[in-house]
Amino acid sequence: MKRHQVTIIDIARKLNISKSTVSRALTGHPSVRPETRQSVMDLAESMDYQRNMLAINLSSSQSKTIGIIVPEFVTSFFPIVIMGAQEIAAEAGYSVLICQSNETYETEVVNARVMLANRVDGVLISMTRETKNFAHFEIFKRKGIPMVFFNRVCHEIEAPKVVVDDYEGAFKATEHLIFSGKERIAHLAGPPSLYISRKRLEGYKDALRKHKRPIIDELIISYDLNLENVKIYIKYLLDLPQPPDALFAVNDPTAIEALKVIREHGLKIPEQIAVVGFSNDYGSALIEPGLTTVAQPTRDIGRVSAQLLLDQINTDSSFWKPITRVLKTELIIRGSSQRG
Amino acid sequence: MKRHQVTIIDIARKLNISKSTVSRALTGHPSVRPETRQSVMDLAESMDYQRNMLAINLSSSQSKTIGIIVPEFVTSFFPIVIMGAQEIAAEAGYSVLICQSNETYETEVVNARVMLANRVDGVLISMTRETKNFAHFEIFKRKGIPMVFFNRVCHEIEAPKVVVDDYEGAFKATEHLIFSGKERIAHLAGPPSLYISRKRLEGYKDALRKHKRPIIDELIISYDLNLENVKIYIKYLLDLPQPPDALFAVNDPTAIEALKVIREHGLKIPEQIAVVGFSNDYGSALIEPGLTTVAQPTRDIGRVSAQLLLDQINTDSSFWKPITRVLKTELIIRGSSQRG
DNA sequence: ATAATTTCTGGGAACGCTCCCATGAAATGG
DNA sequence: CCATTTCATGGGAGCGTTCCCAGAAATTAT
Repeated sequence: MKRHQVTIIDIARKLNISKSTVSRALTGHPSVRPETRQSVMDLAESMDYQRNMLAINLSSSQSKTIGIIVPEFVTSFFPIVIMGAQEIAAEAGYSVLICQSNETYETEVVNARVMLANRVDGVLISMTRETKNFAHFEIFKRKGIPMVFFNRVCHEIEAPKVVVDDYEGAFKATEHLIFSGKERIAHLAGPPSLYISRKRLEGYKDALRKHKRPIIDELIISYDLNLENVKIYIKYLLDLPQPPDALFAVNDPTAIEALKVIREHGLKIPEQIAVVGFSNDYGSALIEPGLTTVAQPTRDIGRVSAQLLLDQINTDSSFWKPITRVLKTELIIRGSSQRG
Repeated sequence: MKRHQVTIIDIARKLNISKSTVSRALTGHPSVRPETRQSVMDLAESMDYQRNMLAINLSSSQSKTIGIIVPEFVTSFFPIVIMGAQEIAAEAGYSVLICQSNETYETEVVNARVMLANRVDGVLISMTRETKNFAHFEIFKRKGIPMVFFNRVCHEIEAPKVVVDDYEGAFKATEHLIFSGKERIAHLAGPPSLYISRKRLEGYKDALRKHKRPIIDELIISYDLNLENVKIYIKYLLDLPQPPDALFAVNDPTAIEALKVIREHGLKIPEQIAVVGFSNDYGSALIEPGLTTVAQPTRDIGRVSAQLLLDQINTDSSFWKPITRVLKTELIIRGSSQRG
């Protein structure tokens, strides 16, 4: 077959006009005679012409692509966020370049370089758990490439952020357990290095304080989100002289794992111990009993982040504002905390 | 800030050498003096130089990108496939451009144009349910861009395909129900337009035949995969004069929905009616009782497809072979079909 | 009719890189 | 000591666009 790609020059030659005119006709520039435009369009169509984004990108030195760096793909959370972002990006004619950092700092640095090399017009970032150094993100700033952080945000860098109201969500969840008559509410928290862990912990504590409940340190466990270990923590909690009668877990996978372990221990849920999670993952509705959880508008996180990013891309950098958008959560009550 | 991107010319000027030499030094060309290379590398590093893929792509007229067109993102299936593909692609230095067709033919056609415009080096495709016309795929063929179909494959086009053994999976699932002593096994099938639906139906029928069971037409329902309707079909089945004592559903979402509806009807699972799904979605292990299902090596589908595509990319098109890779399934037995 | 404006088109630089070809210097051989 | 080969480098075309700047042609104003 012919390997030659058809270009605007081919069209120009056949029509005996200049490539400039062809370019103008194709891009919809006003100053081109309607008949000329039509003949160009027709010929392009019949020649199977496809504009070469590679050339356009180079010429315009922008890629019409936004990059997304996420830590993982194993839970449904990030794919859904990406979906949301992709929707908005696609509407605006942008492609999406996705990189996973696999929760490791080194990969994240490499990913950042990939983004740079591909001249993305902006980046959406959710950091790894272990990222403590932000030089790889500062480069974006230096090069004038807008960033938006979401979910796992970076407070050391001035950039828009999109988060859900972790504090309020945790507060509502804990309050719900208090209202259900629970007295000893344990909290299986995430690592303190994660902002969301701290916020959820704070919401948990404040809810207890508001309702004049003691904050019992032995009922608060901070762990590294490695699900393997949940079993150990739950066993520890249940074996306490005064075991908890409720558990608020930092996220749904943790809560679901806890649910299973508790079931194995033969305790009645929610009577003997109620469980509440956070994020309303797919699966939380399926498990028996259904998991009470704090739903976050996952898809919206992606949509809002992408929109914020596009806004920055289309604005002079001197007008950029590091606003933080806090999305509301919703408490979804199921069988793990309330007999229906 | 300075908006100017650092280029090889900047480096060349500072070092008083030509851009050719800089280019060679940076790309690891052998014929460049070690000291020269080192000084180039050092300066590049200190100047925050990033190679411009846009220019490289144009110059080499290949994008080092593979495209993936998938119908949807709502189940975890495609994200996982994409993950697998991305892994392999990344290893080989390729980026991934993802498009969703939202199960609509028109969007799929647009997606194909996007791929073409972005000069992807190859495409991974899983078609929409409604794709009947394949002209948009033929273009890839004409342009010499390799394709690999996966999951929802296209038999009208000669290209490598990656599928799981739907027939065998369905066969094993049905046989398992027969071995469990079930006599009237219903099948909630997918639309006949989908190859996988037909294959699974075939496996189901052949298993019945092998074990000399009658194929009862009223127990076979083909539906459009719109979960809303599952309730109706289940009710129909349960209200039959001779209701089924087992159900083999075309996929897990269907089976899970069925499970819920059956539970509402107050029937005992698996004693009164056993349920088996297909695909081992996330969630199938969580639901109570656990769903017996045919697991497909989802991530491997992505990995194998991507590998096949890369093989084609690196091979002269005259050597391309339209091989079909059939990946094995595994029956996972849980509580929905067997008292454990 | 001539001047001033508007409309349309062509030419060519620029985007940043790769890669072929040429060239001069150093190294090798007879 | 000169011819030949090797090595390191420079020069420049090419990738396919866009977009600015000139002109030519057509239109309007004077």
